[in-house]
Amino acid sequence: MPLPRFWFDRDVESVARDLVGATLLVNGVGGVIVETEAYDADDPASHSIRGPTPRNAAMFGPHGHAYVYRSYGIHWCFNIVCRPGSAVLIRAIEPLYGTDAMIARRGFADPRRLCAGPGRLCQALGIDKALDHAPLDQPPFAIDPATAAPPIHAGPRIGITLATGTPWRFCLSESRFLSKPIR
DNA sequence: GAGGCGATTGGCT
DNA sequence: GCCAATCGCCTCG
Repeated sequence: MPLPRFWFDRDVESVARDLVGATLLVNGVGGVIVETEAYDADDPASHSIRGPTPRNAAMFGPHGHAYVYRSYGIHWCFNIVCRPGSAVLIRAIEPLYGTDAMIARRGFADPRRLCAGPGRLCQALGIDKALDHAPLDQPPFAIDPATAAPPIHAGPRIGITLATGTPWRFCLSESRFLSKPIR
């Protein structure tokens, strides 16, 4: 059973943790989420800390929708909106479904690097600005919950300069598909 | 209106 | 390990 939108109407740290082990599909292409990060409304590292802008507007919209933004002017990053101003960044998945489509989009076949990183994941799954604000309980999206609580490692978030001590990066402990190894 | 910078990645030293 | 690519937003002036 797909996750209903109200499942995301919880504190963002819990949602980020519970998304590890869930299956994310975009038009049937995807796999198991192995790495997430939580960003909260009053979080100095969050795009939402200074209030709504055209870019981050989706973070202040309804929960259970996508927030897609351009990173470094080049890549796309995919988030799931929770309560207002909070979202979970999906950083890596284990590629399982439609891997031929992922390889075609990425031009690279190494499964370890196919979806390991927020920019790579969006390229492999075909996520871009067109999906900003899109509801996640409807096509092209489908998210199914983890069948059992997997072993999870929490640590500091990656690539940020503020709030670097907050342990809101959640990884599937034994996964070989993380964007960066657990320390 | 100009300048700086970022929740990144890939290529080269 | 270092650095360029490239664009929207923020901070000034």
